[in-house]
Amino acid sequence: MGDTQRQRLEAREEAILAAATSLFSESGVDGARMAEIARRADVAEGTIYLYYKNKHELLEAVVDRFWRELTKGAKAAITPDASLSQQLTDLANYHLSSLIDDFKIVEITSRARQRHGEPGRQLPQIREYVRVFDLIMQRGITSGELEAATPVWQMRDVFYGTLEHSARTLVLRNKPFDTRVVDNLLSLFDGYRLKHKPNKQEVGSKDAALELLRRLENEITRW
Amino acid sequence: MGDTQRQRLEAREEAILAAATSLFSESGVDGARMAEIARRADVAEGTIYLYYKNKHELLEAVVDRFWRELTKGAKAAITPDASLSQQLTDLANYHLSSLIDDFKIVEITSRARQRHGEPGRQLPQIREYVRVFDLIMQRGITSGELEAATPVWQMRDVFYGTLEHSARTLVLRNKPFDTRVVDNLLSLFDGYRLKHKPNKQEVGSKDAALELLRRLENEITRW
DNA sequence: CATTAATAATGAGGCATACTCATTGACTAT
DNA sequence: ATAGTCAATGAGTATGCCTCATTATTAATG
Repeated sequence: MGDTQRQRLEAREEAILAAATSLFSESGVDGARMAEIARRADVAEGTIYLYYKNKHELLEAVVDRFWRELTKGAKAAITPDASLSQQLTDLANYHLSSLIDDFKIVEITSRARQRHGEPGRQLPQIREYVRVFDLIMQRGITSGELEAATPVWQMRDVFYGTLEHSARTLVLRNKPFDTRVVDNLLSLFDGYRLKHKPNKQEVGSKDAALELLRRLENEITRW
Repeated sequence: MGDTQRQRLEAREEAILAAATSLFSESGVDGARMAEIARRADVAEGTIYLYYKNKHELLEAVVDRFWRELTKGAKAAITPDASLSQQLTDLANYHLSSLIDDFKIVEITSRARQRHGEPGRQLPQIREYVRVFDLIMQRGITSGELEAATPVWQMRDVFYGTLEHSARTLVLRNKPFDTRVVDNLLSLFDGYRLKHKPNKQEVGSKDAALELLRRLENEITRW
């Protein structure tokens, strides 16, 4: 039947992807031989190229799936009804432990962004993943738990940046998951809880000059 | 004289390093051909291997030098007598703009950590670089500007993690240096600050303006 | 200055490996 | 049963890192 055939193809593709994932994790991208991936997936070397154009696209597929799965897991790890800080804590815990567990894949991710000399692209699945945070923050603003003026995109960089960097620090020093990282991060978000007064920048001549320079820079760097 | 000979060797080594740096930046590690590096350094391909054991060690040398220079620059960018928040602002500005300017090298850094399947090492020069932050924080605690209980190593991850992630976000979206990133980051540190905040923005604006001017000059002279 | 020794540089060739493609095999439809 | 289509194979090719026998350059010595 056509269905069985289609399933066989998908199973093969999946086998290749799984083989690549495990080998990349073990040996890194450069250490992984296509021949070995083929062996693990129980196909001929040439067969891989029926499913993926080259090693780099295979890498992209591995990374892409990893982040897609992570997104699923993250969504499952939070409960939309819980308090804002609870949701953030859940997401942070999930994120940090995932990064530590699959550190190798995370490191490899930057590799997938670099398409041979071309400027790095954003991987769509990572964009999607990052939205989970935005969603939580958005709900926080809507529910009034957060100040409306909270700079969400900047806090997003703080959130993911800190966790990624912390994960790297922990792993490279052979240390395990550490709750204090999450605790500390969350405490930093307290500043944007409701009733917080953001330090308003006074509108002086210096700031105006700065703003002018900033705009000028925008123009120039844009060409 | 022996001295001239030694200088010639060092000049060659430097030429190779410079050629590698520029080509890695342009084409990425995989896109860079050893033959092209040799051509740019005006040496034969084999000569490279008299100075660097293989491509990976050459990459390491490039990355190593980058962070060493960055450390020098960071130390030069801060004035130990300034207030804590001023020093952090200066370091953050310097760090963020450097990451943006040399984004390619920064991305490549993770590559240098990965020695063919072996667990990633910490690069000594990055450790050194990271100490600049620790030093500032330490002085802040000593001077009483910071709470003694401040979790320095966690804040370090927040600091560098946020800036690195922000730089990536900005670059991948073709956006220029954005002061708000630094402002926001610094405001998060307020939680650990002891009551008095010594005259924050006055001096900061001047230095920030200088920094922007420097970047503008860079952009202009580059084209 | 001539000669020898030591060191540096060269680039053609070796070799590993990602990738191709002519051939073979498996499945489907009539 | 037969032809036609699509999938799989793996030996062969191309590419690019690296080696090493050879050549060039510098230093040492008398």
